[in-house]
Amino acid sequence: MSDDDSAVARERVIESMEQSAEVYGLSRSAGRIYGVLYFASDPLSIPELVEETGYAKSTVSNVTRTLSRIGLIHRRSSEGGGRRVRFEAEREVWFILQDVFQQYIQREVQTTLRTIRRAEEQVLAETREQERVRNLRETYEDLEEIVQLASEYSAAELREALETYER
Amino acid sequence: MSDDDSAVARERVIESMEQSAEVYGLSRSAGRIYGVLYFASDPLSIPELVEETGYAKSTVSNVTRTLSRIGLIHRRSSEGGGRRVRFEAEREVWFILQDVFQQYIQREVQTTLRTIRRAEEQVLAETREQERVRNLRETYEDLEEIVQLASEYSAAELREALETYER
DNA sequence: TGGTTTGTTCGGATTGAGCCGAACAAACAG
DNA sequence: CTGTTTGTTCGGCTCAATCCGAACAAACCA
Repeated sequence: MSDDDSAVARERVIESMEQSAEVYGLSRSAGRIYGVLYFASDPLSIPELVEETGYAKSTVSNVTRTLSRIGLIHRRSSEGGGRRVRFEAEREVWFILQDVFQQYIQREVQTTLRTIRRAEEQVLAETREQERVRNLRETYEDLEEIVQLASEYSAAELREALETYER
Repeated sequence: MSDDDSAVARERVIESMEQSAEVYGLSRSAGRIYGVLYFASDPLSIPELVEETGYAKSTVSNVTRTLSRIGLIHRRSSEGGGRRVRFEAEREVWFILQDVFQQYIQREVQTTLRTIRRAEEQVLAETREQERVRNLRETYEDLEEIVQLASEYSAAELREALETYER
């Protein structure tokens, strides 16, 4: 429970975020930068992030841009309208996961579904191919609906919906 | 609705699978090989897949191994116990997605949760850090439960569970 | 048996992602 | 105005993934 232990523990969590970042298709640096911001008491500027993470200024600049774009961190135009930019982590992790769901999964499912539907019209009727495409479509229609609904619920709601469901 | 249209439509769907493969962390070749097998009338051997996909024999060999390992395709030891191996696609797409869920997401969530819990014990009590870690843990506990339950349901069940839920 | 087909394994070429440092632009301080 | 701090952009380096071809091993065929 010392200060040191605390720092080590924090470091472990940040490493874990580096790991998770890869799963979400982000770089390890993105995971670390998010992690540092997640635990920071105040929003940090780019030089401060350079100091904390050891990454080059250019890397921090690029990564913060991507993270801002996808909503994992927020740009805080500093007080006084100065040039200095500060970044703050979005700490509602569920929001982030919802975003990933919407921007990533949902988009992927929808474009796939469009392709499948178009293909289903063009494929020869009464063939095995038609049946295969139809099966694909049906699963993806379920999937689209699931992803749509899941992205609207909070984590607690989603959990309850699944826990209380009686088959 | 000509034979040609049908072939084009099929090609489009396969291209879409190439795309999806990347999202699941697989190579484009894996997506194409799965796609070809998905539409094939019978299980295909490696030389046949080479013919259909244009990939080198070695590539097909390696990719089929990975796809078999993660359950997207199945090795059919050919009739007569000969050397010739044939592959068949797992066409229950939902099974595949469940597998991804279990092997990928669930595993990721669980290891992260372990790290977070350990960190929560080591972090200094009554600090901002502790609160942050606790929030993280609570979200991930919901997430673990959600993923666990979701992986047990069929697509239709999952859809119904969400559709019928009243907040 | 010798030749052919099938499948795996290896080294190497190519490509893209991630990160860095340097150059630049913009704001600020004195 | 001059020097400093901050942030972005650019080219280049490194490394890992992907894929290929060649060599090899194993089964089959005539």
